[in-house]
Amino acid sequence: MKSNLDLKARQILKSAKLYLTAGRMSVVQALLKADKPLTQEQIAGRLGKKRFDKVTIYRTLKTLVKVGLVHRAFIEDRARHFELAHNCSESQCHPHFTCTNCGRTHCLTDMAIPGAKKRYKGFLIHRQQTRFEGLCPACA
Amino acid sequence: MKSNLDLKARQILKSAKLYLTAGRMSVVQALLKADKPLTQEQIAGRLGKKRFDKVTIYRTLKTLVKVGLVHRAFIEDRARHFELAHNCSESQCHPHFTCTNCGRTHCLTDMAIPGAKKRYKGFLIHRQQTRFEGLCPACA
DNA sequence: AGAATATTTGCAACTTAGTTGCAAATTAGG
DNA sequence: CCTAATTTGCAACTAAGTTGCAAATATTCT
Ligand SMILES: [Zn+2]
Ligand SMILES: [Zn+2]
Ligand SMILES: [Zn+2]
Ligand SMILES: [Zn+2]
Repeated sequence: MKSNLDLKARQILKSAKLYLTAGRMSVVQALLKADKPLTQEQIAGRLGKKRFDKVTIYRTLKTLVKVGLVHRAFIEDRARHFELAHNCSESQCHPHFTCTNCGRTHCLTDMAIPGAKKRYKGFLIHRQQTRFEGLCPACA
Repeated sequence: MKSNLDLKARQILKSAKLYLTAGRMSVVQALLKADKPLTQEQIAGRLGKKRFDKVTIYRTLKTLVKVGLVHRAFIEDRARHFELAHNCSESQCHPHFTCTNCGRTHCLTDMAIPGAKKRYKGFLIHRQQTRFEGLCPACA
C-alpha cells in the first residue's frame, strides 16, 4: 500500500524525468512533509531508518535545484537550506522570516509581495526573493 | 597627509565607539571603496601590502555587523558577503542582483522596493532584504 | 524476463569557510 | 607614561560541501 506522500514524490520525480531512486524518494518526501526550508543535515535526520550518504543527499538536492523542483532559501545560517518550489510563483518565492531573538525561520507562504519590474537599467529580472528579520509571534 | 578615505573610516569607527586599530581601518576602507558586497577573502585581497590574519578580519566584520555598520548580503555563494550599511534605510537594504549566467552580483542601490507591513500575522518585521536573479546587462 | 546502457550511490579523502583559546601586542584614557 | 581594557596572530579545530572512482541500481530494448 503506497501512501499519498509516496505517490506525490514519485510524480514529482517523474515529472522531471529523473531516475526514480530510493534516495531521491526519501529526500523529496522529507521536503514534502517539512513546513520550512531544510538543510542537508535536517533532511538526513528525517529519513527514519533509511540512511543515505550525505553526498547522495547533496547531489540529489543539486539535481532537484537544477530542474527547478527545489529552491534554495537564504537564511542567516552557515548551512544551505532547501525547500520544494511548489508554493512559489514563476518569478517569485514566498518570503522567509527569521526571528532575531530565537533564530527560527518561518515560511510566510501566503504573504503577497509586489513583484519588481522585469527590466531595470539593463538588468533582466527573472526571479525575486525576499527575506525578513524581526520578532516571531512567540518572541514579540 | 590623510586621505579622505582615511578620515571617513576613522569617523565610521569612532561613531560606534570602537577601538581604532589598523586592521579595522583597513577593512572599513576596503568596504568603502567596494561597489558590492565582499567576502573575507576579497577584503583580505584588497588590503595592499597590509596583511591581517583572516581571524582578525572575521572578527572585525562580526563586530561591525553587531553595531549595525555593516550588513550581510545574501548571495548564492558559499562564502558570506559583507557591505557597509550606508546605502540602506532603517528597515530595508538595497536589493542585490545576481546574474545566472556570469555569476556576478551587483548592488541596485537606487532601486526602490515597496516596504512590507511592519506587522503580519503576529510577526514583527524589522528589516527586509530582496534578492534578484536574472541576466545582467553584459549577459542579457 | 534478461541483457545492454545510462545514471546514481557510497566511500574515503579532500577543500573551503569560519571558529576557538590563549598569550602577546595594541589602544584608550587619565 | 602607566594602567586597564581590548584586539591581534597563531595554531589547532569544526562544520559544510565537493571530488574521483568502482560498485550498485534504474531504465530501455529485445
Ligand atoms: Zn521558491
Ligand atoms: Zn522568535
Ligand atoms: Zn519557505
Ligand atoms: Zn549592496
